[in-house]
Amino acid sequence: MQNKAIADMLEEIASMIELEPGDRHFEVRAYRRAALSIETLQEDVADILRNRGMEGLKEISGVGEGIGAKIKEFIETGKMRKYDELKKKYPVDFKGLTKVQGLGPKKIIKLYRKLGITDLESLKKAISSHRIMKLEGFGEKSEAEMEKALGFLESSKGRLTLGQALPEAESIATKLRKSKLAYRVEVAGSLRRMRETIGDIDILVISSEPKKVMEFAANLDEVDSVIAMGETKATFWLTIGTSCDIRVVEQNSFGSAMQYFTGSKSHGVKMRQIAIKKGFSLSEYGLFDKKGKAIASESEEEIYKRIGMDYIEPEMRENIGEIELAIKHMLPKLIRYGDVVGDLHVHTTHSDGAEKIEEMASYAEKIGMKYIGISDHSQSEFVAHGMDDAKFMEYFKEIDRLNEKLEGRIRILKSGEVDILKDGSLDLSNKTLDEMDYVLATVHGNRNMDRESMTKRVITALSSGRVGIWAHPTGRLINAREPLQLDLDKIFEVAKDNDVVMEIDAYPDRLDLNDENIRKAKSYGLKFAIDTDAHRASNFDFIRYGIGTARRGWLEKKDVINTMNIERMLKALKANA
DNA sequence: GCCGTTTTCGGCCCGACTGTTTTCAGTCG
Repeated sequence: MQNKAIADMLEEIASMIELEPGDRHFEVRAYRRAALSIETLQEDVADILRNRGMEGLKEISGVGEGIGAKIKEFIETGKMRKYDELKKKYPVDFKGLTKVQGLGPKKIIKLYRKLGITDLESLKKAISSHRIMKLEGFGEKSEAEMEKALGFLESSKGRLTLGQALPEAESIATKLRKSKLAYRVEVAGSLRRMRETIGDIDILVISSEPKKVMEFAANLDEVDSVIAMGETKATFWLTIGTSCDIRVVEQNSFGSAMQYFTGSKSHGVKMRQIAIKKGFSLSEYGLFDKKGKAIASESEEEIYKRIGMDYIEPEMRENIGEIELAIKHMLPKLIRYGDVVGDLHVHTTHSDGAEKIEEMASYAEKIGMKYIGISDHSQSEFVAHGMDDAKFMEYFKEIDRLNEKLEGRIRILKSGEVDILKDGSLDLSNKTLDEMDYVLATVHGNRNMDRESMTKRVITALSSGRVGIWAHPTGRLINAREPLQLDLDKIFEVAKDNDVVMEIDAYPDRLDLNDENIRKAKSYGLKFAIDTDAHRASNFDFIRYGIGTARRGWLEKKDVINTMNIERMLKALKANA
């Protein structure tokens, strides 16, 4: 997929045009807009070009005749002349340097012309020899800020996962609430949209004492240093290695502020454009008419309504078609956070889990689960103490005994996380598989097969008639391991024919299937199970990350089998039921 | 350069914060 590369090039072209003589900032904005569209596009641009040609490209918002031709040129020849020409003139690594907080194209080019700085490496040298503070337009403070920003860049290993950032944000929000300085404190931004990784933490505060709120926040344990601090807006660097924006607004603009600070950027831009067309203007302070009179500002619901559409849930706000559906009153009714009543992927001390079956079951019961499927590893996963057929039989007996003891307060189901071997066969005997209430199957070993062989391997397994759920389908680990090479379209078709349920593994490093693949799978008519893959009782809390991801995938309650009671759920899991 | 229930020409989202060129440009979200 070349989308990211193309988006990066368009973004760099924008930066370079900004440096050209004359006021071309609308042209710059056009390139930026196109870059943003392509970066967040769900479909491969090359596929669009192949299937629908130039017309297809022009359907991408922000892409017209000119940018479309440049994208086509790049896909067909691997080159973009406009980019190369500009790059000759401005031989600077904008992509790297703009990552330094406070550096934009104008400053970057000044640093290049005066000091020959072309990349992060040469910037670092200039800073350490104190050449920047002597430049006109820069000063001691700018140089110090740049040094700090460079340090942040090196210490942050890219984006944090949702599972790392959300608890941190909640901890800060809780402390702010307890401070009694605020009427209301809410987490906004990409965390509220439940994106799988986040670039920073956004917290919105309603208070009549903004100054005190900022001072209080600056002294929290989580805060490493202050990047910027004004009356209503501050940015802190946190010890976990990301920044945190805190904004203080008044009660009467809470809704518009939440709408604004939740994003996504591209969703917000589209909303503002629609507002303008209707003769309004929308900002974080409210929706206003031409005379500047406030139409709506206290609640998000009111703002969406007054602009002429249904309320859009935060997880859907990515400008990938949700606004159009909201106008037509055709939004899906998303699954809710309390809708899951069972967990079908749970580990115990029988393989690599930390707690016994009984302990996991009793915790699950406590948090309101009606059933859990115990799914310890099969023999090939010897590092995870996977079990052979004989051991599985023992463990089934234990489950029978426990179910009797629990007297139906919670039902424990028999399953196993069974390896899909290299040839597509399953890692246990049919006799053992038949004893299970359902089979959870997945690829673990031999991950480096090519796309065709890996696809065949999975299809062989899923068409065996024995697989109930395909667990963490792509096998990716966020920030750590690439997904398996798979032709998901082909596999989803086979899965549909065989009634195989797709898993959404809620383990925060996995979130697999991801939002985009969930939408694709749903288009094939597939059903889903949202599971925690819990290895200890506290991991059951991960379920919200899975539900958030499902909501990002536009799933409704009826798409997810473990929202159903046990009889209906097992029926939906036809294999082995 | 893009785009059209005001337009095929003439508009294009907008407010906060910072450092420094002391009145605002550059950057950010």
